[in-house]
Amino acid sequence: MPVPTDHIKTKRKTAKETAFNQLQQWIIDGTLYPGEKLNDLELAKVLGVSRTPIRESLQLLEVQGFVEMFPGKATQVTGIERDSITDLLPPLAALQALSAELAIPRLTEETIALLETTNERFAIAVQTRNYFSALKIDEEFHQIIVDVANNPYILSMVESLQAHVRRLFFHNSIVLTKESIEEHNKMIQLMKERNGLKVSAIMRDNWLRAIDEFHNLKDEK
Amino acid sequence: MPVPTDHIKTKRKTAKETAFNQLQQWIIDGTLYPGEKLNDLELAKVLGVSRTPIRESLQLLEVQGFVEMFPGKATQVTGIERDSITDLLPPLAALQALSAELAIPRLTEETIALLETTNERFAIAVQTRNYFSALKIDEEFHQIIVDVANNPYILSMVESLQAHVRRLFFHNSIVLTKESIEEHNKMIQLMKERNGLKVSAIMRDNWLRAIDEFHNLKDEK
DNA sequence: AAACATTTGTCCGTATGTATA
DNA sequence: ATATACATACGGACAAATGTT
Repeated sequence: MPVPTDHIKTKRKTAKETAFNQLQQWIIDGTLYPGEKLNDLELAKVLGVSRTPIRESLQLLEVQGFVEMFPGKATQVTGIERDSITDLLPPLAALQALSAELAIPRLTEETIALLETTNERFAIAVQTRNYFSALKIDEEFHQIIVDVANNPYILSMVESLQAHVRRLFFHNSIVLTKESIEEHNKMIQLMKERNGLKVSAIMRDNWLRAIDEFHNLKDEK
Repeated sequence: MPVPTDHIKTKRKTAKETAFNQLQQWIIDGTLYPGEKLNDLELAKVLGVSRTPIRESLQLLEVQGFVEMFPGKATQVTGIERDSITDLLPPLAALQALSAELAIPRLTEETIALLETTNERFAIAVQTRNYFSALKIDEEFHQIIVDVANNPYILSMVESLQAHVRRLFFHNSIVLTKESIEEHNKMIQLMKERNGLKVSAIMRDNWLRAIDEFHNLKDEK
């Protein structure tokens, strides 16, 4: 019996890619905390690679806004201000709203069905209080729409902003609520009706509401 | 008489930065043409540095969408589709419109005066058919608004998208018209009235109009 | 099919500049 | 202020992978 070889054309996994993913993950989940100073030699040892792929990864993370580099001086994880979320969500809301509009004429039956089942999974996660799971499914939901919109510029910007949202979630600056479930359903309904303007408006509100909810949460404390 | 030393705290200029700026400029102005294969050793020789800063620059340019890297295979300048502009302008319009909204409560007399003089310079450039100059002043105009909006996420995304706009201009995919002058004036007036919704709408139209104009231009040929 | 040439990815040493005593 | 220690930026060599003859 022949060894079953991988028939999927698997993209070569470089050390840089591995390092980048790991470092980004660590910054997002808080393993590397805001403001922490990053020593490339140390990181290289931990990840079992040399300093080069580490340096390259850090530079990419800088463009994404996860680290801050002071040439010749130091490299550190970017801080999280109390209201980073106030800066982060408006542009994300605007781009997601635009995506919904652009997606309208490209929607198929299959896509709408996928949105429906995804929102059902989202509902279950929220109701059973699996908030991290809910966050990821919520991302999936919005990702479907962005993918259908089929705009490479939007795609890469949203991807980066979403990563920041995940980070804020881990730092307890994001809360997910039941209201999203119903809003998602409204969006699906409006998409069926091909009502781009309204779906865009609801999409925006869906994201901006999270700002208020965070501020309410703070005030309760 | 003592040698007049530079009192401005000039940020250290790294080889990577220099290389990055030069390469980006070359891609924007067409010196490096769409689809061209990039050999880092060759570029290193031309710029008089080693491969390291070149490679790092290319990776940053990849994130910005100016080059495409195929790990282990090749690196090349991204292509320009006939309708790249159709993908590029909608997200830029959305972010600029958002910027205008966010800027409203932060506007000062000085800022508005600056917008007015900038638009006057823009008008002169357009009327004397100095189109490249007009493009740069137009950028200044919008940059003022983005700066006042004071949102780091928007700032970096707009900066990158603007660079792509410049590139399309060099490849004759962008045209500037007199209509922008009057639209800018309208925006200034609405900002004085603190009318965020309307200024946002006009800002969007101002950018999206360029898509139609490009398509009209094509049809005339 | 195999050896070659080319190009890319990685490693590590060194020099330059920065912070601290 | 000077010297010391240290982190970073860059260079050049080696290794691995690609595609070419």
